[in-house]
Amino acid sequence: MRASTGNGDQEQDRDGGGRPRAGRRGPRPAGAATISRVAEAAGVSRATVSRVMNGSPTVSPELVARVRAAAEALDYAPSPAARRLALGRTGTIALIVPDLGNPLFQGVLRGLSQAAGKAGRQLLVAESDEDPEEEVILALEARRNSDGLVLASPRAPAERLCSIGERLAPFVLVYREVPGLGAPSLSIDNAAGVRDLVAHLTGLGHRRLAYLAGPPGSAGNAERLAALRAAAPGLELTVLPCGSMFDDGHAAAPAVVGCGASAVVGFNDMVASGALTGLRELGVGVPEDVSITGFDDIPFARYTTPPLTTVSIPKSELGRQAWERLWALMNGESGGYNVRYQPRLLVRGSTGPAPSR
Amino acid sequence: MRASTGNGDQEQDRDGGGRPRAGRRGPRPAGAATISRVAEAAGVSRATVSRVMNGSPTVSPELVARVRAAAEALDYAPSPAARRLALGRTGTIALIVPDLGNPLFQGVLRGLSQAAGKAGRQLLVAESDEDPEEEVILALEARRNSDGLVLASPRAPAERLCSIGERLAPFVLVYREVPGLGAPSLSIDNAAGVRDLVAHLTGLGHRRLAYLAGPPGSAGNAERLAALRAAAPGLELTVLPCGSMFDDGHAAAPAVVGCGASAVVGFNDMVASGALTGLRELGVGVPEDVSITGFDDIPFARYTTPPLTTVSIPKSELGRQAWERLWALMNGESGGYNVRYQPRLLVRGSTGPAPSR
DNA sequence: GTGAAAGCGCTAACAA
DNA sequence: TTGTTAGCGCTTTCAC
Repeated sequence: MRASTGNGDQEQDRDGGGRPRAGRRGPRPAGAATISRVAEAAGVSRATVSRVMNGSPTVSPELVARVRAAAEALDYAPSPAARRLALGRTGTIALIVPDLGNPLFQGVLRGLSQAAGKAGRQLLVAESDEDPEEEVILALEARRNSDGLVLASPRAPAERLCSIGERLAPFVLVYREVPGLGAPSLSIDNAAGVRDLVAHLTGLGHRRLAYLAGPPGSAGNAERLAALRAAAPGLELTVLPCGSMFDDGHAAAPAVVGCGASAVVGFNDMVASGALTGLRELGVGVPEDVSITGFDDIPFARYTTPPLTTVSIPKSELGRQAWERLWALMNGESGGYNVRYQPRLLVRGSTGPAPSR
Repeated sequence: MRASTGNGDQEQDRDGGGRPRAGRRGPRPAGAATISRVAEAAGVSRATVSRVMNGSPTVSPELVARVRAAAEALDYAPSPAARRLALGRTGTIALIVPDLGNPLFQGVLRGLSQAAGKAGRQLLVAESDEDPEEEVILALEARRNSDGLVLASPRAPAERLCSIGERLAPFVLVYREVPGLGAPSLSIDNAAGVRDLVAHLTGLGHRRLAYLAGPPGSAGNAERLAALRAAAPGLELTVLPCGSMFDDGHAAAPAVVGCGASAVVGFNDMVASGALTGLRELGVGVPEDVSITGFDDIPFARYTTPPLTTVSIPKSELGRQAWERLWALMNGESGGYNVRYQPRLLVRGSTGPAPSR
């Protein structure tokens, strides 16, 4: 009893009377041509128009031409909303991150955006402002408006993630690995990075290290710290609470001086740069008096003075790869293996021989 | 021209091989409860369920309770796709930028994301990779999947923008003003920023300036350069082709030395930082031998050595404000006035008295 | 090859 | 207050 849709109604209010309501009153975007109108104009059924618009090969060339012409003339494009509903597919994927200001996530965003864009998919982005529970909520919400998602949630409890894993699928996790979660994860081998850093530092004769710790609860921070402890059995290690931003590192400079370390391992490049600046302001020579290392290799790291020794991680590669995985998942393939990217040590000017003393 | 918006494309798999198409087979997400099921379970009509889910006050408390319970039990949430179609509204806004790696656009992204998020709207993001025509295409496409958009398109020809203005509405333009385009724009008073910079520099005795030019075609670059020419009638100005990235600035260092300027005005903070580093590597003292200024005040500018003198522009404020404007537009209000934010001069260590010579 | 018709899941005008 | 009904615009069997 529904049958032929709004075709039958001969509209009375074409262009004449009421002014076009500015606000989105009715569902009708006013000017948009519909498949019905095109069908009418081309003298074919809606089904045929649909077939033509979707490039079905089973339409006679003649009709294809007629439909194309009509569509062109009416400036017609199929309604994405209607397709979503009919197809049960959105053509969109989503990315959830704690903080869009963080170069780490910016890298993923770029890689993902480019890869998904190339595949003709749109990208929905949301930021939790570092609130793990918010990440969960956003992820759930975003997932309902997309076909799959990429989740960066370094702080959310593993159980919480597992509890919603089903509802999130298909999805891939980045910068983190959660055993038991049914999703592929792309992460960084933080321990390997730290080991490289420590080897470099000890090779230079450093024995007293300070670690500028990242945010408590951050999975990355925990791994880096643990690796540092493990990798440095013969070393004296001071852990300084710090954070993840420039200012945190900057503020930690006095504490660094106070603890007497000859080398500082920053949680990331931002705290390391901040500390570097702070130290120099305090008259401490880098690397003559104190060596400093970062982590991540943000674009800026090359341009500090001296340039920052750090380990490089493939930020946008994570984004690209996340797309590949997601794509596979969306096609019903298995998620493949988890991968841990091995960071690469980048020795630059901020590290040097330990001061002999 | 348009007509077959990407639909035809959507079918040919861009992945080669005859892999299964992404997305669920049937429209049925398998497990999802529908409004009908809830209605049935609660023993009411679908309309009532709809009313309850939308918080209509005209439903008896008793029914509200029954519906709520049923919805809860079935783990029901209304289908966003169906609502889009029925409502003619997406609950989403879109942002188009040339480059997600640029701090300028990252700032807008953050501000917009937060503001829109707070209002319960989702955010679609796309990047044109600096291709102006691509921006136009992405904008058109994104707009069809959203209720409004924010466009950053510093290089697209004004006429091109005007030609699609109607189809983009409601939208707001950032970092640029296009007369005749029917959209509010939020931009930066580049001339004022440059004037402040020049005043600062001439006050320090500089008479020979070099300008590290941004990308040709960039509206911002054109304005800054013009302002520089205008503001410096008595000065000797050398324009050095450069770019917008760290490396561009870095590469320009030798040319800076070659031209004999005592002060360098960078198109933005990135080229300025790059040049700063390059100059110091060349043994040039900053600011003793050469002063350097940037533009934008990216987070990093405070942490160069010496810290960069620059002018600050309200990047995320632009994003927040863009949301406000868009919101007003979407409610049928007028776009309000265009605004030009006045940059604020930030004098830091990279500028000093001109070397007496 | 082409069209008729039955949805996709929800909202809203109109009755009752 | 609540239900009935007619769409929103597209896709997709299923006959012809």
